[in-house]
Amino acid sequence: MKLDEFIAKNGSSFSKEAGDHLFRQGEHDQSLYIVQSGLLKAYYLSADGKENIKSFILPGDNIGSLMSSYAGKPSTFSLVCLKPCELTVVEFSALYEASKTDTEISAAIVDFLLGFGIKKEAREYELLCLSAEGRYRKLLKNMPGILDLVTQNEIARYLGMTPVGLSRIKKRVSG
Amino acid sequence: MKLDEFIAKNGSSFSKEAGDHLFRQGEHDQSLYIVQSGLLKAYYLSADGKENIKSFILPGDNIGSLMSSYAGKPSTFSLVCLKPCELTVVEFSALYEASKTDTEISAAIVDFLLGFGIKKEAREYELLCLSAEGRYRKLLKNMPGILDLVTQNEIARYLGMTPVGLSRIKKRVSG
DNA sequence: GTGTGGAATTAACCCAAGTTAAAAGTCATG
DNA sequence: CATGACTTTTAACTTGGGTTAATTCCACAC
Repeated sequence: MKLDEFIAKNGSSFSKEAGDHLFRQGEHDQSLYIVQSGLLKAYYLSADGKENIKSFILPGDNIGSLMSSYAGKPSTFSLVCLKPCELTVVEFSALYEASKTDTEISAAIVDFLLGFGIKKEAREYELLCLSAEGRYRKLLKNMPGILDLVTQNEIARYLGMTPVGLSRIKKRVSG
Repeated sequence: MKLDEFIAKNGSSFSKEAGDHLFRQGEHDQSLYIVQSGLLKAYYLSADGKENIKSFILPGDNIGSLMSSYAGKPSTFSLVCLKPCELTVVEFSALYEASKTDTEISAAIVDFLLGFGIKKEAREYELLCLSAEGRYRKLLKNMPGILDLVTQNEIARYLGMTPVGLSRIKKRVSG
C-alpha cells in the first residue's frame, strides 16, 4: 500500500526499553507511532493518582495523541512501553498534508480512521452498557491472549475496576 | 466547502415526526444523515429491555451506523427522532467512493473523521475515568443546554445511570 | 376548577464493587 | 533455599448507585 511507502520514506525507526515513556499526559506530541514489536499501554492518571488504562497497543497497531496532533492541545493520556519496543514514528502533520494531495494516501487514512471509529464505538458500548463482569467476560472472549501479556492489575485498570474487584469477578466467573 | 456541494447534489432531504425511527438496532442502514433541524437520539437496547443512550444528535451534527455503512454488519444501535426533524441523507458508499478520487472531498472526510475520533475519545475518557456524579458534573459544565431539550430520564440513560440515581446526584450536587 | 398520565423525587432496601489491610503465591537474585 | 519485591487472593467493612414502589409535580385536556 502507498501508505506503507510513505511511512517508510518519511518515518524513522527506533527502540525503547520497557518503562520508557513516549509522551506523558499534558505534553504535546504530534507523532503517530507504529508498533513493529513489543507492547505499550496508553493510560490516564487522575488528580488523585489513580490510573485508568485507555488501551494496550500491540505489534501492527498505531497510536498517537489525536488531541495533540490534530487539535494542538496537550495530550490527555500518557504512552509507555510495557516491554522493549521497536517503533516507527511519522509526524502527523506530514501524513495530514500528504492526504490533502495524494488520493491513495488519503484513502488509506480514511480507511484507518473508519476502522479506528469502529473500535472506539465498540469500547464506548462496553463502558456504557456492560457491567464490570460483562466487560471481563467480553475480554475473555475477544482477546484472551492479552491476559498472558499484562498483569491482572493492568487488566483491571483497563476494564474500569480495581484489581481486587477483578480478582473477585474471576472467581465468580470461573468457580 | 466541496463536501456541502457533494451532499447537496447527491443527497436528498426529508422530514420525520417525533418518535419516527430512521433505523433500528440489528438492521442494515448504509446512510449518513445530516440534521438540519430537530433532535434525535441514538440508543442501545439490551436483551432485558434496558435502554442506554449513545448520543443526542443536534442540528449540524451527522449520524449514521459505521458498523453497517463501513463494516457491512447490522447496526449496533437504533436512531430515533425526539422532535420533528428536517434531515438530509446521503449514501455512505457515494461519499466513500467520491473520497477515493476527489482530494477535496477526502480532505473534508478526513477532517470529519478526526473530529469524530476526538469526540469518541472524550466520551471514552468520561465513561472509563469518571464516576456517575463526575459525568453529570461534566455534562453540566460542557453542555448545560441539553438539560432543557430532553427529559432527565434520557440524561440518565446517556450518562450510564438510572433516572433515580440521577435525581439523587442532582440533589447532592446542588443542595 | 378536576381529572389524567408522564416526569421527577423520595424512601427503603439491596448489592456490586471500592477500600484497606493482611495473607498467600510467584519469581528472580544472591 | 532464603530473601525480597511484586502480584494475586481473601476478608471485613463501606459506599455509590440500582431496584421497587409510593408520592409529588406538572402540563394539558375536559
